[in-house]
Amino acid sequence: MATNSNRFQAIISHCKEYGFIFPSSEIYDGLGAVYDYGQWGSELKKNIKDYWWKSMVQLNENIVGIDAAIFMHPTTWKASGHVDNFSDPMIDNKDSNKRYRVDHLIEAKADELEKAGHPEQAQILLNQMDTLLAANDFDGLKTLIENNKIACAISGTSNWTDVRQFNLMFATEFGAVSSEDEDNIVYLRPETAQGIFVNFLNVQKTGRMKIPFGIAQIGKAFRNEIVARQFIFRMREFEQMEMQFFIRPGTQKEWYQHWKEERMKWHLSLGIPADKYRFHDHVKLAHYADAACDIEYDFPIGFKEVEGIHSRTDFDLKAHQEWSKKKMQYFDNDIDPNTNKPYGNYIPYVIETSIGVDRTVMMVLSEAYEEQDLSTEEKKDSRVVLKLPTRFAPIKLALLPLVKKDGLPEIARSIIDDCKHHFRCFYEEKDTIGKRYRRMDALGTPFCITIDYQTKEDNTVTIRYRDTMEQERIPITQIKELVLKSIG
RNA sequence: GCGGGAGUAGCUCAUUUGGUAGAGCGAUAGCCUUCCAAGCUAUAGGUGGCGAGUUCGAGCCUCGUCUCCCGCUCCA
Repeated sequence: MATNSNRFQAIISHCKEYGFIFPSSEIYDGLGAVYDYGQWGSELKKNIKDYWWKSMVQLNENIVGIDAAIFMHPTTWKASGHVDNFSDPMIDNKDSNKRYRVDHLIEAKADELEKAGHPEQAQILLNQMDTLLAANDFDGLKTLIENNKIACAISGTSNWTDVRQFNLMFATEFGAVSSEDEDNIVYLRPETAQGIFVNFLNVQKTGRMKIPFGIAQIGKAFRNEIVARQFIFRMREFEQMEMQFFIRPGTQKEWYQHWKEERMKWHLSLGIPADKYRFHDHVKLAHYADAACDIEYDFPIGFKEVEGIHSRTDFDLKAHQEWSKKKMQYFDNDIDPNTNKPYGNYIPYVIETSIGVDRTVMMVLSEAYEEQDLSTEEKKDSRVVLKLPTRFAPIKLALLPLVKKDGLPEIARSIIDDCKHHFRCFYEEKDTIGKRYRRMDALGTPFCITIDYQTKEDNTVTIRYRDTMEQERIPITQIKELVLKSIG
């Protein structure tokens, strides 16, 4: 068995080799941290999204789905905090390679000065910093750092790079006319959540939704990551499946716990063993959260976050209420047992579950990928098999006539005609039967049907199972049901 | 972004101290008709990641650049 690092490499190669995932614009040398899903990867990804949508939206009466636009009014991102929190000037120390926020670095120096008994100097420094920050004078900030001999805590040197601004949001111009006017700037959304918050009133009112209820969404988000790597784990363009669950203030602890458990159940329903998962509770919380945790999966590159569960309080709705001047209130008619009166108006609290689609694809692939040594004393043999759950497999059923004549292909085609409205089938008559089985293993096809001469006599075929490689003879009439049952 | 490693056919790799690029597998077409990859024949595929430089001559030496992988950080 390959080492973990090799295993990760092998999975990446396999994805490219078998039409799952390609680097974007590869003929032009690719585009950093952007990937395209190929013919089988897109099927796999779609199956995963469908399963999530079904378990979150279809099976929960009090959760509805929306599909918000990627472009949003620029003020959205001021309200959400993304403009302020994602655009701090940064500077790197060339010796330690540590990156600092410029304001943190200078504030630390000011603290130092104050403790050393020079509060006036500290105040002058901070004032200078504020002036320069307000003017976006990056050269001036660097000069300020150098003049005050601010050193890196790790290397102890003052060997700094230029000050640079990293805004994680992609900006583009809105409307056909190019202009310097900032009003024309829109961002590609850095998260899908805000599309739900700005539609809270629309959905709640038109859907006559009663708290507690959820709004779910699957969609693309974009972050101009400085460090974007590890295959599809951290991409600049990625897809999220998220649900915002609106609740009565004060109940967030129970609901947070509820969704932690529900989401873990979902993960276990994928057939992935519990010891491949763990919760990681956040100690340092984001600006919007009062509790947060990740569900981490044991990837070949180690335990990494797949899904985040956040108790977002009323941060987002309140912020939108302030910026938009629209009341983000809900009137709760339920009776509060303490007062015997309705709970009345309030801004709901929110529990968010947000899972990365691409990370889930990578998780499912990591779990499914297996290299097997099938060697016997007579000959060496091996196979690569993707043990995907049937519901995720891009192809559910392969039809393989043993020979491509004597009417066997026609029988295979007629079986496909019967099944193709229900699930994806694949026809193959080229090469020996063993070779065809192995190709299907590599794509994760759970069932292969072989049509032979006996089929013409008694309408039975050989079904061969991907995981066990076992074969048995079944009537043609049972094929469709067998596959549908496995999809579940 | 910084440090380390890598880049030759779709894949895995060769090419003696610089002398005009080769194999296996795979692919395609045909033959064979075989129930777990390797039976036969033919065909197609590379301006050696890209761009400069040194040289009579560069896959090989030098520089730059791009991409990927590993480590640091953050997140879905």
